[in-house]
Amino acid sequence: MPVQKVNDSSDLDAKVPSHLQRTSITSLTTTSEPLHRCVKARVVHKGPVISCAQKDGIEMLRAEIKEEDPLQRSAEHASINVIFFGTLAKDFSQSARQGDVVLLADFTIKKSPSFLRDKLHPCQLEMDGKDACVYAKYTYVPLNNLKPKTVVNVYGVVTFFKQPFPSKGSDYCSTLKITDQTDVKVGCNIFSNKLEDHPVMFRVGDIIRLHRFKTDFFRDSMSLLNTYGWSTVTFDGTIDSPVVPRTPSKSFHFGESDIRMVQELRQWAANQSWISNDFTVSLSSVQPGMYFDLTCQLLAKAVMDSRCILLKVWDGTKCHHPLLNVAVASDALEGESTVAKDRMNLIANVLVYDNHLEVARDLKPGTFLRFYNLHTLLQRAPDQLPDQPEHLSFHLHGGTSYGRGLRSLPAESPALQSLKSVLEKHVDLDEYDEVNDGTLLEIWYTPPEAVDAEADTGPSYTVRTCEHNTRQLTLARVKHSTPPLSCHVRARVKKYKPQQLYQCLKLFCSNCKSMKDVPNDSAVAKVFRESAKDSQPCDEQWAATSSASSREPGRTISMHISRDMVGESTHTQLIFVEGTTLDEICVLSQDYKNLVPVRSVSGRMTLMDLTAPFLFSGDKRYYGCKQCSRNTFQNPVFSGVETWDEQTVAKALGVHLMQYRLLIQFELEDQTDTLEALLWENTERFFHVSAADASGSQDLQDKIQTIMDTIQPPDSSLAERPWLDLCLSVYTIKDNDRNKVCYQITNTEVKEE
DNA sequence: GGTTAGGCTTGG
Repeated sequence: MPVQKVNDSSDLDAKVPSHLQRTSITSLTTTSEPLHRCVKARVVHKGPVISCAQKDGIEMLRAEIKEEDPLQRSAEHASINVIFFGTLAKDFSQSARQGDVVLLADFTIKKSPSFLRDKLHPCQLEMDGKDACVYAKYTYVPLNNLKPKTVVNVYGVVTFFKQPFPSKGSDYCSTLKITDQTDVKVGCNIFSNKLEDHPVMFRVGDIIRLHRFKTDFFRDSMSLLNTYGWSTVTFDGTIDSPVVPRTPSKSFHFGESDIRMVQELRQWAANQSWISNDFTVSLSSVQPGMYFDLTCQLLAKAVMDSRCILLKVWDGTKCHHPLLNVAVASDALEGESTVAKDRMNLIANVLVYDNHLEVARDLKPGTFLRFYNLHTLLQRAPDQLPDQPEHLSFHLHGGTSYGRGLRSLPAESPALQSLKSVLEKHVDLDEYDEVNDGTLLEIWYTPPEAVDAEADTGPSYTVRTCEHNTRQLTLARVKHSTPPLSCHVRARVKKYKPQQLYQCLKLFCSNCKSMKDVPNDSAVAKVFRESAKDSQPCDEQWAATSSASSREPGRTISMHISRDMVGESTHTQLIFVEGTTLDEICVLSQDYKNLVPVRSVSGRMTLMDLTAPFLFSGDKRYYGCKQCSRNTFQNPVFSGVETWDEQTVAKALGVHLMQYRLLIQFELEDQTDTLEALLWENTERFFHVSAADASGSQDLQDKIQTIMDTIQPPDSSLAERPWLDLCLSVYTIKDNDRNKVCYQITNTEVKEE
């Protein structure tokens, strides 16, 4: 049996098997009953291991021990020689030191051959590996007292460590540096092919006990390397926290003296400057470009590729920088949905690379963990505009420099207790999506520029053109906001109205704000037919007239022109047309730039009912507002106009021109809500199409249709629809004396290919 | 009966 180690003198006593009888050294004689006796003594001398030539080269070691019982210590023959044989000799040499208290059992008692010389004791004890056993109390060597090439036990406070990493050989390697009250720092390497045998290190300041480590010189200072029968135990370094051993090994010695050692080291370390360095970096205190350790909880994870894994974590505090979200398909995500917490800037998206995947892969959502040497960077999302704030990304780079790594922490770890209490305050967040509680959001929402939707980083089919730098909000948040407000959203189009796109073309009066649909051809044709009934051509002094018979009997088509304009190009002339059908004026308008349909009322030229266009100009038709047009046609003023267009014609005729507008109502959708938003003031910029041009161009109407088919492909699933980055204006209108909140898309354009 | 590492940053 090898030398067995215990930590306390009291443990030594407890080790004495019941069949052994404790004997004092002074009472030992050659005639003593040798079996089942034991002595407890202190090592006063330990000789080297020598090879005994007389006994087939067996190894042996001589030691002198002295009675430990205080009443017997000063008596005669209180010291005695002990000879250890074989493996016990080597074992004792390595594990026992001068000054150690040992318990020897089942020895044999022989006459001492040296008694006449040393006067020590008439007997000597012989210990061989077959029967005898030694229990030795561990002693710990202060770090300033290490001798090279010895096997020692030490205690120390950890000033640096790396989590176990694969060495170039066959083992994992843990590397650490420790110090103690002597202020000497000692490096230490631990090799073992079993990860579970490595010390459980949580953070700098932890206390570690090393048993059976071999000392050696390396670069002018002492270093430690685990050797046969080695073990480690670690403890939290926090003063006054319970001294709970963290050990990977199943059996280990731990007693009162360990508690004392740990407490003394804690006390000493608390006054050292190196111990206090930022232990407590939380998301709320993270700055860009930092390297720091983060204690947090894993909520969800996703494998990005063979060299990168995404860990979505939180610590219950809110970052003051907008956090970069990493787009992941929901089916690739393991763990809970973090949509609500992402929105509230509570989630750090940590990208874990390369060698750290081995640890990260096995982490289960819900686990508490700690990152070492986590790196923060400001980063621009792929489609982010220059005027938006950059977002904070988290990288656990490959390699182990600076202790870079990560590990899970047991939920009962003292370092986690404050974190857990913070997290518990957030339990109601999980129900946020159901209750849509705006108050809760108000409380947690502070970073003005922050908060991103889940798919923040993907491409957008649109681009915002606004100069302002307002915050991006979720639709749920927009709905809870108080108008007036400008904001940015990222959404998809669930539906839109009108489905018949030609119906989105509207006539709008800027004066009375009335809006009406563009009359259809049959309504217009009817006005023409009725106007042509009075076939008597009108006769105005200011006009030159030419007339022709129509195909229909009794109907005359007349064209009038201001006498001032006679001889001008037909493309610059303003021509008044009387007696035509709608079809006929359409044919004429291909040759004449500006045609104003008129009718005759008792020989006087009069505008048609304003249901019909008051001006045909090429393919375009212009309408006047029935309510706002003053009929000044009786005395038209044509002078002072260089070129005739819809504006100058309208002014000359006293017509209030109605504007073409495009109006579409979108039903927007993101992860949080849906919202109906109008595309109205901004439509022309949105589509890069003029409404007036679109009114007369099938090509342009097709262009709008194509864009809409991209935004919301017919019969498409949500995922097939592109994300739109939109600038949104939130405002109120009076609707039957009640305030109604409206949402309008502004400052947004479809990206040009 | 003993290689490996023996701290020292940043690419994604």
